[in-house]
Amino acid sequence: MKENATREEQKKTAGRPRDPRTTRSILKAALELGMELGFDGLTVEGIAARAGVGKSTIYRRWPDAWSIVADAVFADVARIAPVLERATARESFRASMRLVARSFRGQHGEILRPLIGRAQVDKSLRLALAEHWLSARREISRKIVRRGIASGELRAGLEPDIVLDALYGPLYHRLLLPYEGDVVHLSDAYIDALVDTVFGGLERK
Amino acid sequence: MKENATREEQKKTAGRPRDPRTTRSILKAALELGMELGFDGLTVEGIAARAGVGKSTIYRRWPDAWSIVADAVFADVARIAPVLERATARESFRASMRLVARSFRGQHGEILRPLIGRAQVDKSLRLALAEHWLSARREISRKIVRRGIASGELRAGLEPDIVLDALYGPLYHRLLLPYEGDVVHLSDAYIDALVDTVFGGLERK
Amino acid sequence: MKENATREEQKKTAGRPRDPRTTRSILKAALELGMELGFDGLTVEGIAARAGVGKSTIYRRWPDAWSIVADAVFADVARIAPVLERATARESFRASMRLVARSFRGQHGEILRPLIGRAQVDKSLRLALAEHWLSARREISRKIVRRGIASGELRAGLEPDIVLDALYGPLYHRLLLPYEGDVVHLSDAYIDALVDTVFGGLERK
Amino acid sequence: MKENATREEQKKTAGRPRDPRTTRSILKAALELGMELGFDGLTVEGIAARAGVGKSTIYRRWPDAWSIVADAVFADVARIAPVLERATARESFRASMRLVARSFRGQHGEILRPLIGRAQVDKSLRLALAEHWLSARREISRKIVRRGIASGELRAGLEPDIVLDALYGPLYHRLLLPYEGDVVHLSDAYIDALVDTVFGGLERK
DNA sequence: GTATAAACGAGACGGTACGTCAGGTCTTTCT
DNA sequence: AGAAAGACCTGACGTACCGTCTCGTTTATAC
Repeated sequence: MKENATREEQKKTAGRPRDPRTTRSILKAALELGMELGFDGLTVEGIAARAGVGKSTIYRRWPDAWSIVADAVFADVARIAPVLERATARESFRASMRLVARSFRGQHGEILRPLIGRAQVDKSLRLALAEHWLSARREISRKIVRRGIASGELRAGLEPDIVLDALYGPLYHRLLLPYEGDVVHLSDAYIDALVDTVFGGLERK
Repeated sequence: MKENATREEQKKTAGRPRDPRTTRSILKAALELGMELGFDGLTVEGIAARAGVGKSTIYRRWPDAWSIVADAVFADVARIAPVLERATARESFRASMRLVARSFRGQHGEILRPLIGRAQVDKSLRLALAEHWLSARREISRKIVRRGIASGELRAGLEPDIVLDALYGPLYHRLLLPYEGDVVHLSDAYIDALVDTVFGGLERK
Repeated sequence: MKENATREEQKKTAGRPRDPRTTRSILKAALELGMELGFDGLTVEGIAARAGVGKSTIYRRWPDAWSIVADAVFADVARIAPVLERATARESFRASMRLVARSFRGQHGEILRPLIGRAQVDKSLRLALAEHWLSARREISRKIVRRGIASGELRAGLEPDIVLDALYGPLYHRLLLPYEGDVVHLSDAYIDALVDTVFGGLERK
Repeated sequence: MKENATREEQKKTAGRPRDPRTTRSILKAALELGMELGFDGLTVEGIAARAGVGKSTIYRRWPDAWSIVADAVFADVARIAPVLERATARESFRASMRLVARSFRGQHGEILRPLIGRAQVDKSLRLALAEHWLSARREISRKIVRRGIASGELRAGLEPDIVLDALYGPLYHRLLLPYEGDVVHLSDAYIDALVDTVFGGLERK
């Protein structure tokens, strides 16, 4: 991410170096406050106060409050919901999508939702999402589709990205537009039914 | 919508009635400013100034700026992207989804995106979306699926909502998370490919 | 008073006549609210609400909230603190000033203080005060001084207005600038001592 | 004054110190605007705009617009109208009262009048007036009276505060309740006549 | 060891917008 | 036509944060 300020590749320069403990306490404060007050109520001032830090210490690292949250979230994305590769495409997607659904259901989803929301009016956040959340997963997922076609499991002529849209689209749809009640309920059973439906197609054979 | 202030069912009460021209000029100003400055830059103060109206006149009708935008958008939703019913389910969805895709590509999408974004941190907006945008469409769409099953066009045992998720999910995915570049390009060709893929299924027969 | 709206000399005009009960309830509401919330917290809106009356009904009678208070206060000024005439000037002033002091100590003073205060920035109120509160009293008081000079009780060559200033000035001073603590304590004993001091002079004979 | 924000006794605290130039420009702006528009038309917003300062910069120092004016006025009270001490009590008061009268006639009076007016509904302002304007003067003036009694110039048994009320009361009376026309005309001749009257007493010897 | 340089907590600073309140005017319906 | 109700534009309120800017202090590298 461009606006990332963690600067792990920091050179040894003159002057006092940034304290990584300070950085961590800011990230922690941002997530905590977001979960407590809602992420729209997040302010740089509030984060600074909670972290016991001056405002300029934050502005030295990030340009605004949302970038902090983005950093905090993307830090362990790969760990939480990696793309799993199984014997068949079907099994690979079932397993991977279950992981994604699980993360959507939990605390991760509660943060990701406002983050994607904010991205609708924040271009740099949109780019950060594309880079850190989507691109890496797409890359691997496309390979799985292609391998499935090659092995004869999947129909020839399928466009990988459209396949992925059909599989993952519903998850985002349900995450962001919960049309019944307020709760996201992306259960494992839902994932299974979804995978079956899309793999099997809609028309009678 | 509950917070709707249009009050078309207004009874004859004492006191000066609300001027519908005033209401319209506020709605117009909100959309114009949103398109010009971006919807995150929308302020009640700015809308009031542009509409040539006092702030309290706005607060008498809506609780905040986003509710104005919501009202403005939902006013002609049914007109812009109705659910079309054709001879087959396949044709019905192809036609309906093309309309939705078209509206996403145009000005409507530019407004809907920030609106759905904001809804992630605004519960009443989320409910308004569910009620005015999703529910009505779902209702009819489910019927189309059931009819397709009854007629033998579609496989028995399909869960209508999952079918709809598989078809419409990708559209929202592409609208809200444009993973390549910044532009949404939900072309008619994309819709056709998507419909073919989902109806045909992924597996080799 | 020019801005007075009581219009007791009202001609028989066409249309519904003003209800004197309405007028009274407004005056009453104004004084009550002033005493309860402090006269700076007085608003036309609040008075209208308390009196169960529309705002325009008030504006039809008075130009602003302070004029209402002024009307209410001046209504019974002559009754509360008339200028008394006794055998000597000394006794006349002692008696009259005691009455004024008493009214200053009571509820009347609590209203008069803010009223005089407001008059410092409100010209029409200043004029109303001069006319309804001061002028009438001065007129009679000057006569008392002149009579005292004529009778030989008082020194020749005294300027009546200066005499009155020396006698009454201290009362206003104490009313408006209570330099010790917060309470006005214009006791009868104070009045007596004041009258003795001013009549007797300061210098040793 | 308690609400005073000038904080001249400022300790070395952390953080950026308040800029005294900013403070001065606010005081200046407040007085200028008051003189131009009248002190009732004074607004924090207006003062901020005129001083080229943010509103919060003002609220950080003073709780409301009147406190600014009070600070501005009390800053050089001792300089403008000090209590002068002459050979006799009579001469001391004549000289001191002439100074006060002069300040009442001039710009100082134009500000002091609304300030005392406002004090009638503003307790903290009332206290500030008592402390900064009255108390200091009273202290010294009482001594002058006592010295006059001791030297045999003045009658024994006089109560100093009543003497001061008789002398200064008329000045405030004339300042605040100009019963003839609108103008305060506390001329030197008026002061002389007043001093003569009060010192000489009213009764024929 | 003593500069020099940057990080740091604190908080002042000029701003913008918030949502509320009241002003005084106007437009309804009811009496 | 008066009255109550309430919409309307205006403008100020006092608050919260914004992102920038001094301060004095601390902690490192460089001379």
